[in-house]
Order: sequence, then C-alpha cells, then structure tokens
Amino acid sequence: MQTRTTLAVTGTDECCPTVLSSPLSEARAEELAVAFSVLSDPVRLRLLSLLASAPAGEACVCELVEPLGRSQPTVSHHLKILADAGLITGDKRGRWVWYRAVPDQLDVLRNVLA
Amino acid sequence: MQTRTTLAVTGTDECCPTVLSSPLSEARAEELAVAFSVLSDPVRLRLLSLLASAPAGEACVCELVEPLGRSQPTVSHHLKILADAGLITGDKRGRWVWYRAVPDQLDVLRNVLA
DNA sequence: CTTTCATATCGACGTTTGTCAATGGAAAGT
DNA sequence: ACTTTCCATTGACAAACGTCGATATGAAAG
Repeated sequence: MQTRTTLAVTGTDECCPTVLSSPLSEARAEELAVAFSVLSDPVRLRLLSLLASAPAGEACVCELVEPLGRSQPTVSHHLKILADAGLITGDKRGRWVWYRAVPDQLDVLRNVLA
Repeated sequence: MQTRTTLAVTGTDECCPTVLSSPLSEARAEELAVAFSVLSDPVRLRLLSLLASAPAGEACVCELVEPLGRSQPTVSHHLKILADAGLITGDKRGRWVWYRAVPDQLDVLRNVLA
C-alpha cells in the first residue's frame, strides 16, 4: 500500500512558521520528524543526488544499484521511502522504472529550517 | 565523552554543493545523514523551537521537561544529542543549566537542501 | 507459452534508537 | 554536616530500522 505522506507547507494559522520562529505543536513536530528521517540515511541522500544529476534528470533502478553498493531489494526499499515522502517519482516505461527527483518537498523542508 | 560533530560547510573543492547539485560522496552522504538524523525526532524539534522562542532565548532543563511530556533523563538525553550536533549550547549557572539555540548549523543544513 | 529480465515484496536477522527507573554528582540552602 | 534541588549518566528493554536472500509480479522477447 502506497501511503503518500507529503508535508503540510505551512502551519495552522501563521504564514510560514519555522522551527525557530514559534513552538512546534506536537503533531507538527511529529510530521517534520518523519520528513527529516527520510533524509537521515546516506543511501537515500545519495539516491537523491544521483537522480538529480543523472542524464535527463532520471535513472532506472538498474543504474543505481551498482554505484550505491547495496543489493537491489535494498535500493528498491529506499526508493519507495523517498517516493512515499514525495521526494522522487517513478515512471514505469517498458520493463524499467525511471525515477526522478521532485524538488518541491525539499524546498518545504528548507523553509522550515529558515 | 563529548564528541562535538559539527558539519562541514562546503564540500571538498566546489563552492556550495547541495544534495541536488552534484552526486554526494559516500563520506559526505554519511555526514549529512547523521546531521539530519538529529532533526528526525519530534522531541528534539520541539526542544529547538522551545529554546528559540523562550524568554531571553534560553531555558533551563526544568522548564522543558513538563511541556515535552517526557522524563527528565529523556530530555537530558536529547539535549546532549542536540548539543553534540552544535544546534544548541548549554551554560551552567548555579544549579541550573541554561540552553539556547545556535542557528548556524541549521543554516548549513538549509543550504544543503537548496 | 515459455523464458528472461527489471523491479517489488516478503521474511528474517542484527543493529540502532527512544524511553524510563535508578543512581551519581554538583551546587545551594538549612 | 545534612538535606534539597537540578542535571547527567547508567542499565535495561521494546520498537524501529537497514540489510540481504528468496520469492513474487509483470512485461517484453524468443
């Protein structure tokens, strides 16, 4: 089951509350913690950067396994986590699935740290 | 043992490589993953925001335990993790230890997500 | 229709993490 | 000195996580 859990762009009532601007609610803190936990793995960070700098901005799984030095199931596992977080998207074409980075969610997280 | 592990501001040779601008080295990815893992806990995120918006920008541990709903050892544990990451600093005055947020490291992480 | 290939899912295992009760240590009050 | 108060450390435990081998799915090729 794909549980796409993107991030709320802003808080409840204010414009752009950041981590340092106002006390986080318990729910918002939990939400942000989950978002940052997606970035707290070296394999996922390298996946993001590999996809962003891949030719045409996309790559299939078979091209990612070897440079990461992890098994194919492990790479597939991390791709799913990134996709569920809205950081990448996968497009199945023929036998291959082409993944590409989606910068929007990263921007949201970046603004939270302002 | 206090292992202060702040983050390298830039990469090896380029000016300001971000996650999406160039493929991360294995070492850099590991370094960033550790940094983001500090932010991947709701208690630590709330600690950061509570300290930032506290009167005079600082608070003692005794003022943090109750709003967080965690035990005093647990709060102390998270404060240590934040301090080791360079995100906060503690200042012992009398019987109290006053913590305050240090925004510099957050800026570094924010730039990485650009 | 069988085979082959690319990817996803499952099951299991060892490691890491968050949590608290109990304890230790330091500083101030009595 | 003795007690209190504030904070850090220790030890133990359950839950979450990263990893891989085995297997399932699904699409193209022969």
